[in-house]
Amino acid sequence: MENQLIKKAMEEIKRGCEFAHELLEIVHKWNCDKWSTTPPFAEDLVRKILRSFTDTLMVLNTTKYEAEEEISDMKVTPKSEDSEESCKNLTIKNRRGTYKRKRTIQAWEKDTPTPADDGYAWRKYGQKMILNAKYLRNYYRCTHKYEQGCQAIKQVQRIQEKPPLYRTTYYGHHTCKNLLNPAEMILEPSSPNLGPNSILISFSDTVQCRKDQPFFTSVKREAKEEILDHHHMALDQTFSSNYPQCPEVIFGSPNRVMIESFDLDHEFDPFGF
DNA sequence: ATTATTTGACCCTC
DNA sequence: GAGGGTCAAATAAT
Repeated sequence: MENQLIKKAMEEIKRGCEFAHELLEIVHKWNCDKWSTTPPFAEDLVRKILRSFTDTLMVLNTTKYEAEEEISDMKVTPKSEDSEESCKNLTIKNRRGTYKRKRTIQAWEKDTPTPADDGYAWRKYGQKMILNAKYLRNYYRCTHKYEQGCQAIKQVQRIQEKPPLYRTTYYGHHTCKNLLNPAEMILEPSSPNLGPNSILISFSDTVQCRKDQPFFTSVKREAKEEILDHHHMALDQTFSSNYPQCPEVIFGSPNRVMIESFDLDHEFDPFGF
């Protein structure tokens, strides 16, 4: 029921998003005109509006996903009518070591010769010797977990001595705004909200990513490789000729871009439109 | 003084 | 009960 409302709201915002895109194009053309009387900040303002739309879409999509998850949880473990039992459930939920997230949020791995510096601020909160592993596994959470409620965590584990190789596993994506390295582009771990063929890229507020810039071309290429890797496919000539147009940006803000890959999955519909 | 890391204990899932 | 993820007090670094 609530989901229907969220879906409706998302549809409306998407329409607004389309109008804002049209407006942006018009304002951009005006700005290019040397006799333009358009205030220079108008284009920036439209971009800000677009960003608000996309951010709202992300929030709504997350809410929708969580609502769906709650419903499926209720189906698996029906809540007891007994009030004492419900109380017990609450305390268990607040106790440490609740692993629900781990099972529901998709993981995203990356192997690097050094422990990955991905531009985000991480706080180490534990380490553990893992069975059959040569090296310790290190646990990190986002530094802004408590101030901004950012739920991103990662695990880093050395998997090879020579040459040194570290495997970083990300869980959840960053909702915080603080990047350590403003020039860095982050290919965020795939979120269940985005689907397996999509990738969310975050930049700092000082970086703008525009379709007509070479930087954007490399962003697209890297995103494409990540997605292909996810599907264990090679980035070969055949593939490129079959899918010359993709991946494609389906919506974005200057510093938060979502790229949807080629039609590998016909059912794929990241926002349920 | 404040912030980050270490580390043993705690707790959950299987 | 084993294995793995998280907490939080103690400790180290800034």
